[in-house]
Amino acid sequence: MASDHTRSAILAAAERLYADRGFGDVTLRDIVAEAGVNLAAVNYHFGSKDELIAELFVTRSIATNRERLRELKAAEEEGGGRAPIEVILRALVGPTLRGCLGPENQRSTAARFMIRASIESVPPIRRIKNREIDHLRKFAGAMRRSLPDRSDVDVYWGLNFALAMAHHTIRESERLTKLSEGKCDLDDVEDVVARVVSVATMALTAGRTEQKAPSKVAAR
Amino acid sequence: MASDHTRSAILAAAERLYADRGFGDVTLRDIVAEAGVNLAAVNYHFGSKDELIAELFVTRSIATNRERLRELKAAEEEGGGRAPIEVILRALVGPTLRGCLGPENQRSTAARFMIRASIESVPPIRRIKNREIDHLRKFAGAMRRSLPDRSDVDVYWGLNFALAMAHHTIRESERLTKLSEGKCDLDDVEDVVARVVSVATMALTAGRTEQKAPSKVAAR
DNA sequence: TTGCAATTCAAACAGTTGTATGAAACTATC
DNA sequence: GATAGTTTCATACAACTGTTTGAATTGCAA
Repeated sequence: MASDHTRSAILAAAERLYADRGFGDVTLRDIVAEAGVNLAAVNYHFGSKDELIAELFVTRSIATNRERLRELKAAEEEGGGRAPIEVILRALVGPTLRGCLGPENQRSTAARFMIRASIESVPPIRRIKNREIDHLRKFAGAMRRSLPDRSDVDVYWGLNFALAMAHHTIRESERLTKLSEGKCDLDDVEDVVARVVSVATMALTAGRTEQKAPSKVAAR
Repeated sequence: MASDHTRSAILAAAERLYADRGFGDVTLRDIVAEAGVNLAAVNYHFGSKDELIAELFVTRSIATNRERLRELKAAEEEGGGRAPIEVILRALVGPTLRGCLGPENQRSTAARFMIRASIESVPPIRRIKNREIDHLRKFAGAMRRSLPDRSDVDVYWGLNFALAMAHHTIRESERLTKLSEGKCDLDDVEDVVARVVSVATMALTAGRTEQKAPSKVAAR
């Protein structure tokens, strides 16, 4: 195993190049040139180009998911198995938004790579994203426990819309900045999180009795 | 010009193949084989592969945009230059959702092509989407007129969230169906439109005076 | 029919791609 | 310091890509 020098040089170079130029026009030769290693090193250490991309994405992605679950678990434990919907939603979209937006993150290689991965959708990344459903089910479960009066359908739609706002804002952050002529401050991540959580909460609680003090305990 | 037979055969074959297999692994040779024409015909009639893709996307895209503007204009004229925010939002997301979702559209080639174009993002399509900002500005303007009390920033965020919910639902419709075990009915397009419009409206009107009966008529 | 332009065609081009190979260099163990 | 295992390297491979070429064919007007 030795020093891992070549291996991590490839990972770093690949992440930087993909972040800068996208998956479409970065070749293995570009990567090994940037990393200062031999062409065959990629296949030796990773097996194939797709597995290299997959490893890059998986690394960042499990970090985000772990943080999401950590926040979710903390919230549910504090509330005795039932967390306020705002906190659940914040655990869902917060880590993702914080990982991609913000003044310092915006320029970090990892952040720009994840934005790329969210815009362009190459096969190895798509395969990984498809496995994310089980992860989302945990949030759907927590949301159901938080809003027992709400129908499953409404909960799923709320989850869908929350993810929609978070991911779309990341993906189209440049366009929103241009459209609003800089008036929408995407560097203020916590403001963005608050907006998404606020709207998603309204989507999930509108037209029902106030969750904080449920008056209808009839059918549960 | 003659019969356009070859030209339209290429367009139809390309749209079908891209819809089925995505942009990533469909070559010009696949397209001309499906269309039953010669390989050189693509470059003869379209100039390049990218221009073929661009023409496919532009055709469907201007149809949607025209319908959006038609609905917007009709709404504003009826309201004497100021339309209810719900109607504006419906004009914004309705045509897009109707074009991609629904039981019959879902399987139409055109619909599946547009879903593909929304998932994978190839350069020629991205270039066209970037020109869409001027189009969105018209909706931002209408929304500002509809909600004069609302700050520009809030309006832009509302517009952003409305598009987010519509596009994400289209893009991830399969995942939502799987996650909800079929409970979320994406074939009922009008229900989806209503949900998106409803949430976006809440996002734009929450914490303010009711729009239907504005009490502050100070300016104007 | 003749002539001319538009279209189609087979074939080749020029370049790029990810991957495989086998020898060379290195590293650590005994 | 010889040896076995790991890692690096230059190079070749094989296949695929969009595009071009120039000749053949077609269709229409004179």
